[in-house]
Amino acid sequence: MKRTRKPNDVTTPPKIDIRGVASLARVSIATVSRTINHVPTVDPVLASRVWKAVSELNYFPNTQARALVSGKSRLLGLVVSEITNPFFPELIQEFEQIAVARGYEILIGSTNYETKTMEVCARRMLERQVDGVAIMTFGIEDFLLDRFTADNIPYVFIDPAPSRPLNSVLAVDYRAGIYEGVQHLAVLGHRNIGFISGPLTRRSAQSRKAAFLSCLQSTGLKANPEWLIEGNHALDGGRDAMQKILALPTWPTAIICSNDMTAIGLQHALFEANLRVPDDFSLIGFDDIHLAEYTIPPLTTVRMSCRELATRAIDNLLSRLKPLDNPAESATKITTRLIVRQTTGLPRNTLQDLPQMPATTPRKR
Amino acid sequence: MKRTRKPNDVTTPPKIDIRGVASLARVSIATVSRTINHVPTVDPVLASRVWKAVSELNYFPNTQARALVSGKSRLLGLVVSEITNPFFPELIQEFEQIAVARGYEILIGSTNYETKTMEVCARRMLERQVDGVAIMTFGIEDFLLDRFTADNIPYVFIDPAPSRPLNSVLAVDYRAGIYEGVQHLAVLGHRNIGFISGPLTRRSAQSRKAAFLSCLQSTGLKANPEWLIEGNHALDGGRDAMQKILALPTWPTAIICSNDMTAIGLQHALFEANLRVPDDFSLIGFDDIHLAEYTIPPLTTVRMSCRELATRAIDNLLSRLKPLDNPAESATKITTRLIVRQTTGLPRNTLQDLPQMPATTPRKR
DNA sequence: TACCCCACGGAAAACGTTTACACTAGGCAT
DNA sequence: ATGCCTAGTGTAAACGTTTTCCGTGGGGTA
Repeated sequence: MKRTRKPNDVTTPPKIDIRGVASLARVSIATVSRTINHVPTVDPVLASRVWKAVSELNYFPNTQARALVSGKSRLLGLVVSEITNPFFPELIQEFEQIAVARGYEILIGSTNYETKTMEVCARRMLERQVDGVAIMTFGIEDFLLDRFTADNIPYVFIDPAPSRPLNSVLAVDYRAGIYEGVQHLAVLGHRNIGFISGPLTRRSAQSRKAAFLSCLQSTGLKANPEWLIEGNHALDGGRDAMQKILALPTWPTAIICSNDMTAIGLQHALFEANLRVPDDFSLIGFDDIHLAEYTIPPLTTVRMSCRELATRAIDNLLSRLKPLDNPAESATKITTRLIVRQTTGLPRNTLQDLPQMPATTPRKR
Repeated sequence: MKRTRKPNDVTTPPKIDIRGVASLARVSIATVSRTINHVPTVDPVLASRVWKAVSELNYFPNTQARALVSGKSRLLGLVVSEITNPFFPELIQEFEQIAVARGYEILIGSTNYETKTMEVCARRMLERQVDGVAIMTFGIEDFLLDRFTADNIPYVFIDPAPSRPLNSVLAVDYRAGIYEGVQHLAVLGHRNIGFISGPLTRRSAQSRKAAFLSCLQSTGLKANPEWLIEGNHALDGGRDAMQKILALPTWPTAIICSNDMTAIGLQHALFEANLRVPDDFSLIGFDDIHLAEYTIPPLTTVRMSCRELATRAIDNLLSRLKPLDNPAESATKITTRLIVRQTTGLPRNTLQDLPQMPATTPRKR
């Protein structure tokens, strides 16, 4: 025998493990394991002795050991672009609540839009043996996905990722919400509408932009390439984009942003330039983060439900974990819809007789 | 023999584990382990064979197994109050970057201010065998801390927690920053200053409030209990607090908030009430989240450095992990300082000749 | 009374690592 | 030539669980 369990060392307190519980309850470790895993065939007398010992010792099972032998970590990965963009914490919160309700915990990865960091995150997910991963960021490399496939770990993309199998992509209906936004502006009399996209290396940014252009067209409006600016989904990108527009010889009267942080950046730039929202510019955001209700003035925006996103992502993952259930392959899209607040109004220099602005939509999630 | 490693099953792909690498590299698993852990005594020839096999198989070690045997998870816990309050994601981001730089990963827990959730978080930290925990929220129960102690897991409180041993508390110098704020307002001519605290069940909220009162006194100003309102560190709490103040017969001319989200809530309430900042009310926040620079108008606030917080917390934890290093027990406090932007100005109905407001402080982190 | 079956508990293998210890060569000094 | 030391590798124990398989005892049936 090379190494032996150290003999009863009176100086160090005894380790609290399954063996300790077993000996205190005067049963075998197998019975302890069965009890705490709620296997129904345990004698109630022994079970109560076990529970007594568990609470007496304040015992928690070791997750590592448990995962090692069972091959299931009960951990779900969530990879997002940037944790400091308030949209993602909201998503994370929903994701966590739903995961916990389903008996899982979550491991968060934030890529900060860097490919390198993305790789580190994916690697971490792999190393920690997550049971599934939801990915809401751009630019994951194929070899990483292959490794997920090799380890039989299901993944789901939130946002289109066309090169992936269908069952691993959760489509968001960008068009519906943006169309409502364009219509809303058109009804108010806007004819010149700009769009601030996210970083165009990102597929979802491209989709939102494409959705905007398509909506514009079906509303019968013309796109002006000068008013299509690439942002970065963050405050500073929004501010910079607005400054670029203000430097242009002709301005749009309304601007749609591909996320709320960008819109808040625009609001700030307009404030700095002494221009007023919605009197000088109408603004529409995207996401409907909590903060959108509190900007000055409150932001009209397209709501995408974090809860729906999280639920669908987790259910997708979980359904693929247990092949017994029929995967059902529902191809429905995540819905989006316009929430009208106060950053949209009549276009500048217009005195047409137009319908009153509807009141602020009450927030209900 | 009860269970045997399944015989070469041609249908399932071979598991990629340390044994696979070992056999491909024609060495023992011990050599593989030593190689990937950079033990210096490995023959370079064998090592290169191992690395070749590793990259060929795209092998990642199993963290669970690794943690199980070594007893170290290389995981640091971080428990925060509420992930949707933007301050915390900023802290999380810093914490993660520093942890990664030190060779650790992080596990995030968000308590949502609920004792029950706090317990679940702590339990999770225990179960996942974190090597240390940083806690920035209120109301952790003693028995949980005892369990950390029993498992020899160091913990550190960010925020005063007087009943804990000194080396496990990172003190924040609330007074310094708030004092600057009060002075700043006093110089502008404000005599009537209100304060919106966090939930007073929280020790840190009490500290900030106590710091404010003490600063008021040393500036020679009187506190009005009607202007001391309890908020919830969130947007709606700020809005509600401001509405309470506006319902009062006499108003303060300036209000200090115990965090930025509260201040943004106040700004919103003032906007709704058609009052102007800083013309009608001066406002000061606390934390200096990224967003503070982008509010309308940009928020004057007390900066607390997330990076400093994170660095100190992690170094504290890590120093206690290796008892060889002298713990050094540095009792310095986390510094805070005022960042003057545009929500502070002369008090209402005042036409004294006072110094110009300084320009916006450029943001540098 | 004899037999069988069922319910339940315990012993022990297995999960994928790290690491203590044993062992083998080879180099060097005597 | 012999002995000793060192460098480097391999074997196997150990980590704390889950889970399989077997044994035992009790109750029901013929």
